[in-house]
Amino acid sequence: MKISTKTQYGLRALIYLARAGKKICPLKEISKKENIPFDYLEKIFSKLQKQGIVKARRGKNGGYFLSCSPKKIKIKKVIEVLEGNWIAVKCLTKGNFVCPQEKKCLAKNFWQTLKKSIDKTLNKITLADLITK
Amino acid sequence: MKISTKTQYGLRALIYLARAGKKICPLKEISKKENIPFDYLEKIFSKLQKQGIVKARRGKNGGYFLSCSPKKIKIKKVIEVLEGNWIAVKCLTKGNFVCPQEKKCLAKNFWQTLKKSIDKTLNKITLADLITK
DNA sequence: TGAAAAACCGACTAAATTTATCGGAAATAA
DNA sequence: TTATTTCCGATAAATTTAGTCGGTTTTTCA
Repeated sequence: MKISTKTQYGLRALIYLARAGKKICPLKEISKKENIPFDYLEKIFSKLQKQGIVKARRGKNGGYFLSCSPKKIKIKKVIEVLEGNWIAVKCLTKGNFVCPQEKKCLAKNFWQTLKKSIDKTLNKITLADLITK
Repeated sequence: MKISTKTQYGLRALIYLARAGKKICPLKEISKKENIPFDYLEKIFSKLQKQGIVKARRGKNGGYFLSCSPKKIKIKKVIEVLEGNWIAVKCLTKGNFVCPQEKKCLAKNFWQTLKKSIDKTLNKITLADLITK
């Protein structure tokens, strides 16, 4: 149960954007300031954009900016987008995976409980919360 | 943030043991019933034993059994043992890793909060809880 | 006492995933 | 029309996870 480097990079970059306010930030700047490999950051932002968390403006003086107020961006969504299948246990996520136990699986119940608990925590936290503390 | 197969296997095996009560179970049996590769299960139990969660008896009619009552076995410990560095974010765990931000890192604060929240949940749950629901 | 069954151990391989890089195309402001 | 930037797909490198194998030691029981 690790948080991937990708997610850590992504969150830091979003915090950076949030603190920049309405200013458009090119990746070059974020990469430099946050010490994140530029090419990798591009990929991360590609995902963030597709999922509607950030928007881009191309060309000179272009860059990225948050698609809406930090107050409206839940950390849960950020993690889901970057981390992929969140709190992933095969029996909870894999579409076609058939657990031999299935019906009587006590472990599955537990993972569900844990997932709910974590989701509850994450649903309460927004990007705005992170930058005001 | 995935739960590794190893942890999933391990938890299922422990639940199996807990349900078996005081009976000693050979891995061959657990492997068969829970559909877990025998050789891999051996490795998992090696860890569980070293961390004091299970005990073994060698030789014919030998096998593994819980080191104490399921009520006393916290799931938090099980996950920590099997999953390795739990809720791992480099800046929280890597001994010699130096985060460029360090002092002003807002992301780090968040990961700490999240970790605390999850730990709180896990600390409340024991093996016994899993098998009585 | 000897055979069978089990844990124990370390080295190794295979597979999967994550992280990172690269080369170029399209868009846009100045 | 040039510099800067996002955008895109392919691929390579690194790391981690999962699984396998061969053999040793211990113990029970017939």
